[in-house]
Amino acid sequence: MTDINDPLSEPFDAKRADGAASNKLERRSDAELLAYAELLFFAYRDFTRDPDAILKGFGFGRAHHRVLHFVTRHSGLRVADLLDALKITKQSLGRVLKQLVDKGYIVQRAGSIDRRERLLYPTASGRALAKRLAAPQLVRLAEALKAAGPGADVIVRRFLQAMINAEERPKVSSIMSPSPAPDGDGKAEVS
Amino acid sequence: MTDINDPLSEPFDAKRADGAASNKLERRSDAELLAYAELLFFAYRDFTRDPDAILKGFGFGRAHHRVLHFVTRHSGLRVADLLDALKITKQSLGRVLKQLVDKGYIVQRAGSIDRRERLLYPTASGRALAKRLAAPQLVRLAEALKAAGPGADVIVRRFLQAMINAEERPKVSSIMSPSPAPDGDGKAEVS
DNA sequence: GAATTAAGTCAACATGACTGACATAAATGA
DNA sequence: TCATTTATGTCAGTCATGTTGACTTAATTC
Repeated sequence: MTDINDPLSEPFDAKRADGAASNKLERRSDAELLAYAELLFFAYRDFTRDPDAILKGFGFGRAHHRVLHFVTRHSGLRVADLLDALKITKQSLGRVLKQLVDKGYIVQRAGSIDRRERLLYPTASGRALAKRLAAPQLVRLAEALKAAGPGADVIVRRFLQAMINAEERPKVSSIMSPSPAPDGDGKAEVS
Repeated sequence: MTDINDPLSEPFDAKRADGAASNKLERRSDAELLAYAELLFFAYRDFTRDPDAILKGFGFGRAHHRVLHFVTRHSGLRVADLLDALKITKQSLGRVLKQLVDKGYIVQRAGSIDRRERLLYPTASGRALAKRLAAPQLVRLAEALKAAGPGADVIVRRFLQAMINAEERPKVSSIMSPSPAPDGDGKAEVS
């Protein structure tokens, strides 16, 4: 297991390092900040383009990718968890989830403790598709982290975490470890 | 003028700093990289939520925000520039642009050199709306950069730039300076 | 046993993408 | 000058994905 969680458990203490001396460092002009907004837009625009192109060949869209990603990475999660992560309605999720189930990429099993819950698992082909969709994104991320220079991994991680709504961060941190696996070890394979 | 472009003109030379010694640093596991993909999704999800809520009150959507942002920040840009930045079709843009023009947030003027071109400018109310939409995003960005720690500005900038498709980066760098202003100083006000 | 909860479904609708075809005006080039 | 290309706009239809609101079923909890 990698030390993937270290940066999470050691957030930079802005308050402490933020003496009256470093005022100029934190007062950023609107123009400068707008540049980051624009960069983020472009980055996200291109980040989604490769998988989008692949998805078209399967008759799927970006929504399917998102669902398949979370189900694969957090195998065994509940429908409610998915809804909370995606921040969409049950009906929106229902449509794409049904298609993924019908086409054999995802299976549902009743929870063993609470049998009302439908835990979601990827099938072998679901896992394969998720991998294929993620591949260009992983290359892009690896190259971008490298291009960003030494220390980028920690800083980019803290930056992105801080961009998330404060009340969501605890959830993200916990969902962040691969497969919380309420039912297995994260390699659960079904059907 | 700030030194906003310094990080752009001094990209980190990954090749040079990338001796055989630092092999372990660049070989990132898929699981670790997937964490960044997920963080980016959450960050973008929340980044757009505040303006989306404001837009609803105006009968606009996220597409309107994007158009208004680029027209305000790069006042005087051509329709073709906008299409290239947004990577959407003329028809998609036409719809939202028409609404923004009809409601008095954007005006169009024929180019002085090439009169086929329609250069786009924000009106006073367009500028005001753009500012209001950007406000929560600027706060979020400022806080995230601060939370990311010292050096975050440069590293995050390089990271996001490298996330953009290579062939798009030159365009972004040039559009990156506030208002390329083919017609003015970037503060052009019309009608 | 009643109330709550997790999930699914039906129906209608809005937004913002898309394709394809065509129109207009201005610039460009032979 | 005339034909072609370019920049923009528009009509028409479709699709993907989000929304609201109402309702059902099954299982859990009080």
